[in-house]
Amino acid sequence: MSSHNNNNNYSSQQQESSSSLSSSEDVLLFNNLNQRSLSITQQRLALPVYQLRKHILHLLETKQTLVVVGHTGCGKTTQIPQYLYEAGWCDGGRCIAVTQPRRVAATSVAVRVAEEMGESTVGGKVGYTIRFDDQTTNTTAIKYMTDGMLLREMMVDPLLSRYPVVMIDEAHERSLSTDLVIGLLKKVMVRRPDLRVIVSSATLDAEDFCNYFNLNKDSNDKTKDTCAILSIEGRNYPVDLHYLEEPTANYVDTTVKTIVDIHLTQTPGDVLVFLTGQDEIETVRRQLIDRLSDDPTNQQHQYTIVPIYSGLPLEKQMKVFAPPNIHKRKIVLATNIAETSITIDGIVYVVDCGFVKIKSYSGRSGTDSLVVVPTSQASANQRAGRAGRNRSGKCYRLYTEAAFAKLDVHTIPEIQRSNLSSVVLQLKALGIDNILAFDFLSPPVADSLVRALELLYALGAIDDYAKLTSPIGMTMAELPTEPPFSKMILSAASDFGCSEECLSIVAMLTIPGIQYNQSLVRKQFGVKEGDHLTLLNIYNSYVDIKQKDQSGWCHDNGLNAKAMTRVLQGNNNNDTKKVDPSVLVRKAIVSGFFSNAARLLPDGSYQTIKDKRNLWIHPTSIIGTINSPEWVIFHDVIITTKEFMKELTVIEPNWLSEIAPHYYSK
DNA sequence: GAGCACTGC
Repeated sequence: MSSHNNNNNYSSQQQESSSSLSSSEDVLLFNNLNQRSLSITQQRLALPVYQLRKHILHLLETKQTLVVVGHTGCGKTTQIPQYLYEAGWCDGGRCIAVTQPRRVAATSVAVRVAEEMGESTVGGKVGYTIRFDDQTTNTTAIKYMTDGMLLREMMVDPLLSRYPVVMIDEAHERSLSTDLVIGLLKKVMVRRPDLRVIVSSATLDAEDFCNYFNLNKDSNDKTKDTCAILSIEGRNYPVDLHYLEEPTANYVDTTVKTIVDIHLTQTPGDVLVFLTGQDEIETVRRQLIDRLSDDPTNQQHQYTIVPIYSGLPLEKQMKVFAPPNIHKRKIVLATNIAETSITIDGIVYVVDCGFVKIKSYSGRSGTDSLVVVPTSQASANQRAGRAGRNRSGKCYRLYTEAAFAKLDVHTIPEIQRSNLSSVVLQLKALGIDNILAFDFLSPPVADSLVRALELLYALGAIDDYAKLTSPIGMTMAELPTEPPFSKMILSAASDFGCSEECLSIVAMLTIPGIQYNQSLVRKQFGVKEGDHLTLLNIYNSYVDIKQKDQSGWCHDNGLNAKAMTRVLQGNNNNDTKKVDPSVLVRKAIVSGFFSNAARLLPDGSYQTIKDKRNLWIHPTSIIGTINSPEWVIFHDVIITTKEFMKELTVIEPNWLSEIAPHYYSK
């Protein structure tokens, strides 16, 4: 059976451990084709994109923007930059920038392309730049980078003068920073007619991108268009779509039934199931084990269930990459991580529950929360496509065909469902004064822009004329943290002399999954001032432990050792001076988070001071188990069964009028 | 007494 001849996949993925979690279609293509025996040149010539090489180069002579539509594995990410290089676009020490939404993709593609170009290492002719890791030199001609990194470069060099060409890869994902880069590039192109922009996107978006970048608005003469679309055939096999006849009232049950059915009636081939979250995955896993072991035929049908979601430790995530086995069906239960971030080989059957959990921002309350919503058509098609990578496959959509037709065509871009204070701050730092008039590809609702401006004003980052302040606003824009965090760090340094402590707290709040045993951690480290100082207590205790003992110490204290290592990496703070941080640190927190102040009500809930929202203490907070303070500052709100405040710190009410008098009048 | 999709500087 041809679909199972790819046992070499695993070994090649092991060799390139970083690429096994990569979304880079092109890198994975080489693994899939099992063409290691072919020379690199032969491999390059065999790629679908090669047929369009001359066409691409010709279009770039006449058009300023090129939208490239290419499915999984057509070779666009690795090949197009090389064609440009070979055609002389990098002559004279110039460099092509290629952006990726994720770090692993940027690094693994760079490694692959360096190899194709005969380089012994990455960082010469081909390099990459991601946060904390810049592998480029002044001879680098092709540079892969995260789009966030390109944004940072634009703050230093707004016209991107060293790049003749910028390629935005995976633009259809519409991440926050991709959208920002796109909006800024459109402005740059007016000032730099020589700049060429290549946008790689999915079919559904291509027209939108093209209309956006096309500067020929007045003439119907198509030859005057400044943007062209180019489609590259994919390497995907056909996928049979199966819909439900009738809608289901409980898609979790239907998911289980469908998987059992596939397992007992369909030919060998692995199954990939899309669910919305960790809990759902666990539920389905348990029910599946019950159902499948009840079945007397299961002796002939060996199976293994592998969950994957980002919260899972990396070693467990790696289990989905075990090579396909004809005698043992792999059933992968996944969140959206399998739709964009990782690609699993050997999938023949996809089960799509039809829902997704996404971030949603309420402009009115200014908080974001996670909600389960129906997927978009684009997302459903992406999921289905995962069944056709190695051979033809089947996709079971757990909704009716009529329901599919009614789904949104696209997922709402992140910029339209996010808190925009960081975005606005960055645009201000790039000299964009009138944010409301900025030509976004998908403009956010004006309300959330105004809300972001208000917060930045309250934090002192912009002045009465909405101009970036100096030095506060300028410095905040340079810090890679959310504006309230940035302000807290700045005040800690300038007013309260506790920057080490505050940096440690920010680092602890930024790394997810630090505590695996909540109650143990609380017992060991909890302090009455609240969660922020508890986190500081954990951090300081961790630093005091000798390095060789840290791992065991973490385990004994309910902490995730790997997560703690990452805290240290991001926090170059070797100073172990011991000041009593109790009041100073809490005041610094207030200077960033004063808008998140709340007061105790008689029923045990809290009310925010400014907009009178009713909130509850989240049960994971140290506050509430120790006492019920009258005044608190919270870091975050999570909306589940109630609206909960997470990460709380006890404050004195007069600190509010002392630190944020412009925001609170007594 | 609840439970966090996914990224990035």
